[in-house]
Amino acid sequence: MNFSKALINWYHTHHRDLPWRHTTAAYNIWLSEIMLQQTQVIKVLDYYRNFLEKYPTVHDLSRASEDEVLKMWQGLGYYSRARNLHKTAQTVSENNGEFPDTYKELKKLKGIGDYTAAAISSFAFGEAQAVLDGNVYRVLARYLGIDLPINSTEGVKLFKEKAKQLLDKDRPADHNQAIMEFGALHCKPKKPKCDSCPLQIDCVAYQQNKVNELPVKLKKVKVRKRYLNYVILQDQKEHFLLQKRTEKDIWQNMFEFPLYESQNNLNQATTQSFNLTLPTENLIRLTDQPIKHQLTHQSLFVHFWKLDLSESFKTYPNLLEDYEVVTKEELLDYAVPVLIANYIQKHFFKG
DNA sequence: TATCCGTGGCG
DNA sequence: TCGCCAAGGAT
Repeated sequence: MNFSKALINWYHTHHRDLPWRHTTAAYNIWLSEIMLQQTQVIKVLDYYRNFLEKYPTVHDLSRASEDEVLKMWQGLGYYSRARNLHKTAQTVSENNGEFPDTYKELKKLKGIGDYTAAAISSFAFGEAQAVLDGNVYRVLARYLGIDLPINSTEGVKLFKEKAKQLLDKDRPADHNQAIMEFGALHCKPKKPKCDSCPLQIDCVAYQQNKVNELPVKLKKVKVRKRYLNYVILQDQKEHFLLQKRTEKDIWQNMFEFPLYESQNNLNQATTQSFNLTLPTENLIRLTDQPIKHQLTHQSLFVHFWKLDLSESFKTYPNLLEDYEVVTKEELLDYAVPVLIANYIQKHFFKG
């Protein structure tokens, strides 16, 4: 039995029942694929349901504000996906709500690259395009015994060729679903189920006892350390300040408390050192040890501070230009990084 | 093209 | 504790 037939047979018996597998609507497929990028299936389920409930059509999504979409996306990570999702919804909405129906045209949309264009074009429109994601790299590397790094230029080129060659052009959607599901559930990164593998006889890695050495991936992630100080400012009317991160940096367009970034861990500080033109006394550090928050390329060490003012923020008009003034309850309406959402819960709502 | 962009689970 | 990985894309 050939590669694709074996995978599709396996898929018929073992596949998970996932909501986006019950539709061929391009909007639903697109939404699920954007969410699934670099994210585990289990994490996506709730977000997918919530988005479809709130935005049943691409027009609904296009009419939402970016702030609201980011709030809906909060916790899912890689927030550029949400910004691009919103942008593309507007593009498609202007095109009578119709997604392009070819790989080539789909790729022109924001947030849709090689993988997602292949996924949508095959799942929604039946185009014979082979997907190439982390699962496919792993399955092909093992099955074909390819030890070229999957994240090298040469490797990508070779894997693209192999994926295209092995694609069942009569059943591209089934083939693509099958090979990805097989990688996710059977040919897993760790402890793959080689003993019960339908591809065992032809699998080069298995026959040469190299399963645990493939795929090869070059690793060169250098992690930068950053030290963040968030100041929770409260005025006499129990209002708080938030600011929007507009720079091209982590968490772009999301909200946070007034931030002072330092070169190392701060044990004490003044409002002046935080560039706040406010009374300098009563600045209290809330966190004993810095909270460590790990990103792919950054290690964040975060302290939270607090300063209670005896006046209203209106006493300091210059503040009002740079910040949003919100109540405790309104803090929950803003899209914030998980780190801050967690601290808001802990500090304001659970003690 | 190498680097950057989140978060959480797992061994 | 820590590195790896998860349905990648933009720049």
